[in-house]
Amino acid sequence: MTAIPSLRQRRRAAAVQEIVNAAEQHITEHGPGALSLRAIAQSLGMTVQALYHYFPSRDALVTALIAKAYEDLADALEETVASAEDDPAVPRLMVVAESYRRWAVEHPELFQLLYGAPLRHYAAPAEGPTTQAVRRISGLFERALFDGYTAEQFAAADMPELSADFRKFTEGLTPDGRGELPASATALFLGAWGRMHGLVSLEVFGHTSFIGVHQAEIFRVEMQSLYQDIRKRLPATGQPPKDAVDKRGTGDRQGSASP
Amino acid sequence: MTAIPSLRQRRRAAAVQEIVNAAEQHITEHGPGALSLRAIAQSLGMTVQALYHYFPSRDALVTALIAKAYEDLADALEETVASAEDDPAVPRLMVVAESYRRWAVEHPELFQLLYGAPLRHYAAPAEGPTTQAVRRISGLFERALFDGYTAEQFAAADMPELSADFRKFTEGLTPDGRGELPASATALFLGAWGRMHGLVSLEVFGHTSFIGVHQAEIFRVEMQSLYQDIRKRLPATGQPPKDAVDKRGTGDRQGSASP
DNA sequence: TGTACATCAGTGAACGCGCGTTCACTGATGTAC
DNA sequence: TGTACATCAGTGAACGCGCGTTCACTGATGTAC
Repeated sequence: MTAIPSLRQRRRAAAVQEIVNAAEQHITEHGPGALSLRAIAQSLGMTVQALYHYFPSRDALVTALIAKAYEDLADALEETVASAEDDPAVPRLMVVAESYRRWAVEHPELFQLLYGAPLRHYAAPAEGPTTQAVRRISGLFERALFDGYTAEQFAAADMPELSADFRKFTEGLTPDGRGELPASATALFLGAWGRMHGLVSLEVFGHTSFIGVHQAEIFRVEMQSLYQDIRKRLPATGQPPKDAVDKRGTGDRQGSASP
Repeated sequence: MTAIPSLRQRRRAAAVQEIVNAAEQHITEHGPGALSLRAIAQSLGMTVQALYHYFPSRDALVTALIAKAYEDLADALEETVASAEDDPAVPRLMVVAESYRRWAVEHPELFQLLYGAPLRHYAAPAEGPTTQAVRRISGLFERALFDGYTAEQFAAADMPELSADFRKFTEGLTPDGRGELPASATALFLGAWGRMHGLVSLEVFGHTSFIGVHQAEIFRVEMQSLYQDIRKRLPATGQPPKDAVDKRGTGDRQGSASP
C-alpha cells in the first residue's frame, strides 16, 4: 500500500524513536512512577508541547513504553535461547528462566513497569501491541516448558486435582492464545510461570535482599527443581520423552503443545 | 515508666489512628501511588497542616501505613491459622497460603503497597516497625512449612546442589532472624515463598486475569504440589515425619526448625 | 479554689514547584501544477 | 524550473490543578502553685 517512506516520514519515525528512548532512559533513572513529559522533552532539547505532535497524550506514550519493554524482554529471552549451547545438562527451561531473571535484575525499573503496580491514571488498552508482546513471551516460555513432550504425555498426566469445570474452561484456550493446550498443560504452565516469577519479583522489589549475592543461586536451585518436577509430572508413555532442549526454535509460530 | 496516659495523650493516639485509617482508606480507593496528604486531611474534615502535628512528614506517614499493612496481613494469617480445623487433609501450609492469597486479592492496593513498586521519593527506614512485621509474617510461614520436621530430616535432606558458599552464608541466618536454620531449610523456605508469592503477585497485578474465576483453583493446585514437594524433600529418617498440621501455634516464639 | 502559665490541636495564608494540556503562531519542508 | 499551496515540527504563553511544607497565629486544654 504505502510506497517507500518519504524523508519526512523517516524523520518522524526517527523522532518517535528518540522520544521513546528518552522516556525509557528517564524511567530507568527515576522509576516508572516519576514519568514526566516535561523531563523527557527537556532531555531531548525540546519543549513539552512538541511531544504532542508524536503522541496524542501521556497515556499513548506510556502504552508505547510498556510495549517496548515487553518487546525488549522477549528479545532478550529469544536471543539467549538462540545463542545457548546445545547442552543436555542445561535444558531450555533453565536457559529461559535465567534469562528472565537476568533481564529483570538488570532492568528493575522496566520490570516494575511491566509487573509492578500499574501507573496512576493509566489504563492499558484491551488489545494492541502490548498484548502481542505478552503473547510472544508466553509462547517462548511455553515452548521452553513443553517442546519435546507429546500429546499422549499430557493426556496421561491429566491431573486428578483439576476440577471438571477448569477442564471445560481450558477447551480452546491457551496461555498465549495459540494452538490447543490440555487443561493439565495450562495448569502446569501457570504454576511454572508463577514459580519463576515469584522469586524474581521478590528479588527485584528488594524483599530477599538479605541473602544478597546468593539470590542467583537460590533462583537456580528452584528452577532446577521446577524442571525436575515437570519431567516427573509428564513421564514417558510409549516412547521415551525427548529432552526439552532438542528444539531450539527461535521465532517459529508452530503450535508447540501438540507437535 | 509512663503512668496511665492522660486524656490528651489518649486523644492524640486516637487522632493518629484516625489519620492512619483515613490514609489506608484513601489507598484502598485510589491506589498507593495517589497518596495525598491533602486528600487525607480533607476526608477527616481538617486542613493539611494539622497532620504535621502527628507526622513530621509524608514519609513518616507512609512508613506507618506500610507497617500497618504488614501487621494486617500477619493478623489475617494468624487468625486463619488459629481458627483452622485440625484436619490432616488440610495442612497448615495450605491454610497459610490460601490466607495469603485471600488477603492479597481482597486488598490489592495494600498488597501493591507492600510488594509492588516502592513509592516515589520514599525510602524505607532500615530497622523499625516495618521489619518487625515482616519477621512476624516470615515466622508464620516458616512454621507452616517446617513445624513437625526434625533437625535430622533437614540434615538428611541437605541438598547437594547448594554451593558450599551458600551453606557457609546461612550459618546463623534465618529468613526471619530467629533461631538457626540449616542451608537446606533456607533454600526450601525461599523457594516456597517465591512459589506462593509468584502466582499471587501475577494475579493481583492482573497478568492472569484471562483465566478469571479459576485463579483460585490454579493457586490451590500449585500449593498442593508445593506441599507434596516439601514432604518428598524432607522424608522420614528414623521416626516417621509428623504431619505439618499437628502444631498450630499462634504466636509462640519458639525456634521452629529444631523442636 | 483560683490564677498564671505551658502545652498543643488546628487554621489562614502563602511558598515554590511540577504536572498535562491547549492555543495561536512561525518557519521550514514537501508537493502539485 | 518556478510558483502557490499544504503539511507539519516546533515554540511562547498560558490554563488550572494539586502537591508537600512553613510560618505566624488563635483558642482550648491541662498543670503547678
